[in-house]
Amino acid sequence: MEKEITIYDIARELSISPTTVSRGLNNHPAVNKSTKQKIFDAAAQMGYRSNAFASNLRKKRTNTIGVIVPLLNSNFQSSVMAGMEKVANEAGYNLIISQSLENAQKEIANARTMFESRVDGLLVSVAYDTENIDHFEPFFSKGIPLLFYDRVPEHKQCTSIVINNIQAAHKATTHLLEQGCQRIIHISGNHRINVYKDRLKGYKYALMDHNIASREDYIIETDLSEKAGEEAVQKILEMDPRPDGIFVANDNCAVSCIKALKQAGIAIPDDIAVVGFNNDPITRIIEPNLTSVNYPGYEMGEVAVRSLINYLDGVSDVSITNTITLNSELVVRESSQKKEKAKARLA
Amino acid sequence: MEKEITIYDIARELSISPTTVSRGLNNHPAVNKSTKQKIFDAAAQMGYRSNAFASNLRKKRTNTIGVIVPLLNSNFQSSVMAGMEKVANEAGYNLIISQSLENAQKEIANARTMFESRVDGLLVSVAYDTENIDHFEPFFSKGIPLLFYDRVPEHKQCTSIVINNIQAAHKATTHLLEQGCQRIIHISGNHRINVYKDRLKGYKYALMDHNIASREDYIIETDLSEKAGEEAVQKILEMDPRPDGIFVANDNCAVSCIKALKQAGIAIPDDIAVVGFNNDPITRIIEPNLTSVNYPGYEMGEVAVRSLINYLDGVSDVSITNTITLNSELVVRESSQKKEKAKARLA
DNA sequence: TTGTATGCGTTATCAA
DNA sequence: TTGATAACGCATACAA
Repeated sequence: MEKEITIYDIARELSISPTTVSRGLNNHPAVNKSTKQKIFDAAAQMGYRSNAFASNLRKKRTNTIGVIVPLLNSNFQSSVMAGMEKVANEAGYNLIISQSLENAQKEIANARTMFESRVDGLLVSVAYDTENIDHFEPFFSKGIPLLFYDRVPEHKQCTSIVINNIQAAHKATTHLLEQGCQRIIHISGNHRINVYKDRLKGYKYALMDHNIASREDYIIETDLSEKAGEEAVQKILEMDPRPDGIFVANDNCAVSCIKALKQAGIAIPDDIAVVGFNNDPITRIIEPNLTSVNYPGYEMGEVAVRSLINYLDGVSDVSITNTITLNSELVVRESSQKKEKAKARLA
Repeated sequence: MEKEITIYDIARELSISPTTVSRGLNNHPAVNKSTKQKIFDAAAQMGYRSNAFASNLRKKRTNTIGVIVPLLNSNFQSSVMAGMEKVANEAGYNLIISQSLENAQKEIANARTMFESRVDGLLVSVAYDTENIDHFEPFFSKGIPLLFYDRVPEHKQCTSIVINNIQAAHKATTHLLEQGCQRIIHISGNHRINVYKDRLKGYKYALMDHNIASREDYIIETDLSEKAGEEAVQKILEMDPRPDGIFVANDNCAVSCIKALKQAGIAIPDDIAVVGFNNDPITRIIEPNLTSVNYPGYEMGEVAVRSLINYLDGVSDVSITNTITLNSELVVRESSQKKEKAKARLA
């Protein structure tokens, strides 16, 4: 391990003060052009690299953004990360990423680590079983900006970036109704989580708006896994009269439903129409292609980091306590478009 | 922004020296049990948090691992990230992640950032158009461990974690041959990249081992995108005699091929059998389900970080200059299993 | 078992 | 436009 070059070495080399070297390297306006040039040249020639720790220690700023995500390996979350990384990188911020693995205890530990790492700001999508957000209290009390996205806590007033899940689910359900569906199942995720709670609401509101009473046995709460899809289909097939539409709260589970339904000899969409949520690439692979709500993950990541950085730079005047809602739209594909005769039969 | 508590504050509070506080917090053995307890209690009560920068500045170590990845939002890479994060987190390391976006220039910039961030070690999967690895020279000369995974450079002797792509491709091609295929196309990625180069080799070797001459027009070099799959299929359908097997270097493109083939009325696998690479979840969604080489991304991520940390801790004696090869196996599904009569017809 | 003194590399403050 | 000095918070060599 050879010796690291410091601004003192450069200063000595050029017979100027370390202060001037520091200023020169940081492009301070009050430094003579030619001096600045000499400094840059010497730095490059001597193989200098700035020491971020010394700088951070002094400036009390890390240029680092923390991210706590439930699971990295999902299409949605990895798209979000990609968007976040792009903006952060362009703005000169580092991204420290950790996963809670859908476990509140891990999330608490991660939050502590992020706090100790002194991130300038934190982006969080909460774990499946996170009950409260006390573990983020240190961030609030220290005034470190904290921004939730996608899975956001309900009870606290905190900045969050979301889509309008109620509206999106309302559209999805309405679409099924317009296709002639009369007995629509909703396969939902954990109702404690805002996104699934809201999707359920949107489903109910849509039924209500069409003067259809929602039935408890038509609402199936699951973990949205593949297995859950198969099990839900079993239940559905035993119902009499048989449901004619399913709105599933994510694509993975919706695809699993379609596979199970096809195996049981059910025609999709004519016997049962299916709509998913997320617009993952698999929607275009399953047959029939899955109608789904487009969820702009990449864009959400971009917006999240941009908002945070704007706040850190003091650019955004708006209070940090608010909600940013991204647009989402229903992408209609074959899995939900009943043929006219099917519609007629149902009518 | 209230004042941060430091070890000096704790020391003053307890009327002991900062040195003892520092030792106590770090669980130094030579500190009185009760003193230690007092220190911990005071720290907790006063809301102390250690300052990693001051500590790093002193220790010249960051407990941070850098990762440069081509694109975050692919099934394979996000699985790798998930595995990396898990191990790093458990070992108390932070992960700084950046994407090259398949662009050598970005990769160079990222490498510089990682270097300036003084990561303890770096994990890299190189970009599509990375021609050389001069930009990692600073790491080599400073003795910072650098470990390549998946996409590894060829010309330099450097530590890398890979699967045996030649062997895997050999198995895949042999499987097609055993199904009775006689005219097997290989849709490949950029030949400059080790993984695609090796898969091509494995394909050629397998043909050779069955005394079949490989034909240049049967090897289609693409970017493995969906579009590339469609275009390749157009070419294939114009060939006379028509090929009866396709080995594609990734699943995404393989799925796109299957879709295009089906649209053209080709029966899979009986007219043309298809094998992919990666064993992405989509292999189980496309119909027929896609035969593919299982590529253990999560495991690769775990192994990569574990190796790096072992080296950093001085646990592993083995030279850092070597190669770790993970196992991979062929997962046979419907897309390649010709029915007996199809096999017979071909025989 | 505890304490004193010092340095890690940078930047803010004040002065020139 | 430049410089001297101190401070950021911690960990360690050395001393007690």
